[in-house]
Amino acid sequence: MSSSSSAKIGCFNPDCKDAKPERPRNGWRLRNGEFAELCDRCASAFEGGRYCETFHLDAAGWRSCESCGKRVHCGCIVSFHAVALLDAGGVECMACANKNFIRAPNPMWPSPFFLHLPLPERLKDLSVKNWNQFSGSSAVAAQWRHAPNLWNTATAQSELHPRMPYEIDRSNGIDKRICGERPSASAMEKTRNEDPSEKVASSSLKFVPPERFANENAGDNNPVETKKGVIVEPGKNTPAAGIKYEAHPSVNISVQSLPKDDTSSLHVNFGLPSSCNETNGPSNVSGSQSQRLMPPSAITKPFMAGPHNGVESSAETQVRNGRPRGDTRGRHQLLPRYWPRITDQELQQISGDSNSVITPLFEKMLSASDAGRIGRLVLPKKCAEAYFPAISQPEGLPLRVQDARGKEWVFQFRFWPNNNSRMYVLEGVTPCIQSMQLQAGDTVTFSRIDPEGKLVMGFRKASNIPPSDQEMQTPKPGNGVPKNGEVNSADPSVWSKVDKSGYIAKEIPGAKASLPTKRKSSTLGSKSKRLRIENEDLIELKITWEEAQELLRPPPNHDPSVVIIEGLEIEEFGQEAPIIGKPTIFTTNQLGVKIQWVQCEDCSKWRKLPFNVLLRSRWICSYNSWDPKRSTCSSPQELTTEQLEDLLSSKSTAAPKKTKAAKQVTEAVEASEGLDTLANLAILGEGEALPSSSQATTKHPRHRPGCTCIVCIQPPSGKGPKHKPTCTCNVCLTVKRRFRTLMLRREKRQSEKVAETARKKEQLQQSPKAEPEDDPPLSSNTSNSSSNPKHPLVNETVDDENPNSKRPSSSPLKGQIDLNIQPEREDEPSPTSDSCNMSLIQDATERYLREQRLSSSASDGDPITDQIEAVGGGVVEGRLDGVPCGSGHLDGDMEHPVTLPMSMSTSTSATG
DNA sequence: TCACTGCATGGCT
DNA sequence: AAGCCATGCAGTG
Repeated sequence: MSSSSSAKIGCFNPDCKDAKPERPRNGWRLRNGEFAELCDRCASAFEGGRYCETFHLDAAGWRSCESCGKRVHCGCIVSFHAVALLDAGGVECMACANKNFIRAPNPMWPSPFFLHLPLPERLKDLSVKNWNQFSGSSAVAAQWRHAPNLWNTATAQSELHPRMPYEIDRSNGIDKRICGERPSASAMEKTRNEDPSEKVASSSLKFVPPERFANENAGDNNPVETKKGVIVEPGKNTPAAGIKYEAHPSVNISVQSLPKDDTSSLHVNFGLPSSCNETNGPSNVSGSQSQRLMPPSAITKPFMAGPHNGVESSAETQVRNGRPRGDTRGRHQLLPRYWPRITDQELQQISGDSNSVITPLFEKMLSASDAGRIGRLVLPKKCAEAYFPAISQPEGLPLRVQDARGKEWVFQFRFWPNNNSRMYVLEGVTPCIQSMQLQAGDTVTFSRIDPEGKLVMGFRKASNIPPSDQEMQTPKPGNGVPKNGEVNSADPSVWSKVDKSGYIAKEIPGAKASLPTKRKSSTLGSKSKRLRIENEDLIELKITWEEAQELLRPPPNHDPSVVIIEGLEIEEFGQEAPIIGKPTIFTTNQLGVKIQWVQCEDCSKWRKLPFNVLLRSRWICSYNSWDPKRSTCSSPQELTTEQLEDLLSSKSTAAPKKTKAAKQVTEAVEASEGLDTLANLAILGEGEALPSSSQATTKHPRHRPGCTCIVCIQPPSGKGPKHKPTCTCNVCLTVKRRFRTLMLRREKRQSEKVAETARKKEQLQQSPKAEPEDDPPLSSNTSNSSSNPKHPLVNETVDDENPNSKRPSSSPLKGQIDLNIQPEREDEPSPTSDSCNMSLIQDATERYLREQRLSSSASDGDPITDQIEAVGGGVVEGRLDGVPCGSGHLDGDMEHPVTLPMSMSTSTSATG
């Protein structure tokens, strides 16, 4: 693949009079992808970064490095890679550019998976052969394979790719790129002339820990030959000694497959910190990580080729587009989550042997199953096929893996047939997992140490994992589990942490974690893993949601549909989600004017506001533009103490009623179930097409059974068949049955309370037992209301569980269990109940309404009193100006809109 | 009853 | 929409 310029007889350098050298050395890369062949003298000058100084001194384009002032020749193909263009203008020599880069706090490893090179089938054998060389110490006899499907076609590699700090060896005409390092022409040449098999073995990309860059002296031109014979141009960024960090060794395999005449497109990038990674989404690997965590000065550096004393051999860097071609990102690409994010420190930990060459292969965050007692670690298919021995039998092979401490483990690497595919697993990992004290959410990394070819299994603890989470997702992790980001015991201070985004932020050795440890959301969030919530968490979430219900309010100008399920009136917001605002207390005076009471957060005084105003989450008196006299905190409160107590008591009863209702659902079904579960049961039993909320809805396709959100708990709006009043499907029957149960339970409780109240209230002569079947509490409440606003029944009647309480609703059905929202297919439009209980309910309701009217007519007009009186009847959902208020009623009631003369409810005002 | 194994399922990418 | 893969589960010892 090497070539020389056929147009020139002698040294490519036009200023050189030497004849064509016998053994020409490669210089800079030409635009056709080939390399300028130089004589020894010119090559030395080139490699020493003195070419332009020697031959182009009088040419135009010299500029000074913004950092060190060193003169660099810009616009010259020879020194093209020796210059970094600064975003803010100006240039920097690559030495300075790399120094800035080195200062990046996150010397993550670049992912080898940015190397998208093809591997024609014809080369697989070769590659396997060479991989066998790599895996000489492997416990398995199976052939190691490269990752042919990891590398996309080189032809697809954009010629416009800029050279980034992480670029790969490009033997055989492929640019060799070390982190921030440019390969020497000699290296390339030497590699190119090697035996093909050696090319594979020598294709290692030596990663240079960025820290090393800074400590290296520029000007060292002596190529360093690695163990594998790959000559890495030392430059100032070349590691003087120590670990060679190797990219995916199949790079060269792929390279070899490239057509000779395609050298111009063979430039492959190891990482494209900016654009390339951008294309790969937020969870990209080192490039983006490094850049993400870089100081701005470093971020803005156009890290192109590594410096070779400020001299670069090819000129394509900055003219390339960092974005890989679209076809380079085919289905064979590994998911970013498997890209190794191992740090150099980690690699050092793994290596131990300073002469080892570490090849980060992949990593995987442990799932609950992986970390579980079953001892099976599911391997990403592509990773398994790429980096583990090929297995043809499901039984697989034993695989010897060494952990970071040097302990060797033997896992069974096998697969299961699965959907015409394979599912690769490592069996027997439990001891190792436990030894590493790993849990779900932690990450295991697989690397390979060369030349031994050992598989090394490292790990990285997820940071700041709450114990509950850890314990939840894994079996007993054992005592002494390092948590909160602690990692390998070898040197915890240098191990990395996973931030919230799943990225790794490496701590500075010896320094305390500068980045706040965060919950391992990566386990659940960024990876979109299945949500794993303990029952307790679920319950807590449910409660939280219930509490949040208090804050829900219909969106402005959107009337919710109301559906009653299980005695709960549930508002459905078809188009817009409910909004959250400041809780207020809604009341209605005797004139039917709805008002709401809101408490100032500064003075705690309650102010009366129009019913329909939407309040911001924080409200103070100064916002009271509706009542200027009470727009300051110094203004007296409109309510008397007693009235305020009544108001608050009403609120306190109204608020818990929702929670109570929700809790009732919880109790009645299961802690982890909701009404959707009920519907599920019905569906399972009858197979009747129902608006099952358990089914994924278009609105919330990911909600699961048990989800009690406002959406899931109700049937999809406007979708699915409607339930008839006489519907006998399992859902309806179950709901009715449960409703009856609830009714009986409530009646019993109410009767007990009413009886107790009656004994205390002599003026209330009405026996609570007189009409136990007809909702005596309501009757007594009604008669009590005027004389005793604080009657305990207030609380009870507000209780949503009271089916007879007056509940305004937009639902057209009355006295029925309405599973629909404004049913459109009422084959039997009769509003009458199809059950005796329904009749009772309706009778009681009618009687209660009559009583309420009487009671309200007798009201003195005191809004508070009115409210209290009306509380027993439930909540009026009033509206002004078309703005729905009083939302979030979860009160159970089979009655539907009845505008009571006065009522009170708690609701919220939307955030203004 | 428990652990293990192999497969199936279905959520998710 | 295909494929991956996390997980469940039945079968087996």
